[in-house]
Amino acid sequence: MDALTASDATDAFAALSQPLRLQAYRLLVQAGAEGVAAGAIAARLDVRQNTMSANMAVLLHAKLVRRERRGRSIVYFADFATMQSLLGFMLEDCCGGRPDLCQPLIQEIACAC
Amino acid sequence: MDALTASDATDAFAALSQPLRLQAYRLLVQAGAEGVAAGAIAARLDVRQNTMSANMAVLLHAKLVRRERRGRSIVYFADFATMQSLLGFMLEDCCGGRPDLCQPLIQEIACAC
DNA sequence: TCAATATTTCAAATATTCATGAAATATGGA
DNA sequence: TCCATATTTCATGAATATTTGAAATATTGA
Repeated sequence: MDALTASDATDAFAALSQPLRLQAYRLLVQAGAEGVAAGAIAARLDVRQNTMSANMAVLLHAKLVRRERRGRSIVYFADFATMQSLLGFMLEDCCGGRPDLCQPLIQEIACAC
Repeated sequence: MDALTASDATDAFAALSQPLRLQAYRLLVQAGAEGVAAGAIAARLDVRQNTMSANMAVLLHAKLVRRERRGRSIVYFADFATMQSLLGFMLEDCCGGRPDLCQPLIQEIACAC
C-alpha cells in the first residue's frame, strides 16, 4: 500500500480518538476476515444505529475499515493495510542511529499478537 | 509498563490527531534520547511558543512525551514505553486464529524502523 | 538584585465534533 | 407491488477543542 500523508495520519488518529469508534475498530480487528454487520456492531456496543453509522463513516473515511453489502446487511472489516501504514508513519526513523531502542519495541508489539 | 485503559488510548490518539502535535511527536521520535527543547520545537514547526506549549501539554497529558528542565530550557522526549502500550492495545487479539494475517504486519512495521 | 531569556498559564473568541430524531435509501419476501 | 428489515443521511443544538494576546513563573549571568 502507499505511504500515508500527514493528513491521512491525523484523520486516522482522529478516527481512533473516540471511545465508540475505538471499540468498534478493535471489535473488527478481532473479528478479522469474517467482519461484523453494522447492526451487530451497534447492538454489541449498545448504541443507536444512526449514531454507530455516523461513527463508522468516520472510520471508513480514514480508510481504517472497509464495508461490503451482504443481502440486507452491510458488513464491516478492519483494513490491516492502513493500520500497517499508520504504524509505519508513526515509527518512521525512530531508530536513526539507535536500533537498540527500537528492537525491544518491535519485539513487544509482536508479543501483543 | 502497564497496559493502557481505553481512556488512555483515546487520549493518546486524540493527542496524535492534530497536525502540529503529530509533527512534534514525530520530531521527538526521530530525535530519540537527545530530545528537543520547547523553543526549538516551536521554531522548527514555525508556530508561536504558547501555541506549541498548549499542544505539548496535550502530548504530555497523554504520556506520549516526557520533559526535563535543562538550565533555561525545557527539553522534551518521546516516551517509547507509551507508544509500545498503544500499539499493543490496537493490535490486541488481532491474530485470534489467523497468525498468517498478523505476521506480515509485524514484518512491515519492523522494516519501517 | 536586576534585566534578559525560556517557557507556561490564563481567559476569551472561534471552530469543530457529537448524539439525536426524523426522513431517506436499498434489499428481500409475500 | 407492498411491507418489513437494515442501514444511512440530514439538520440541529450542546459540548469540546484550538489559537491568541497578555500576564506569570523560573533560570541565568552581570
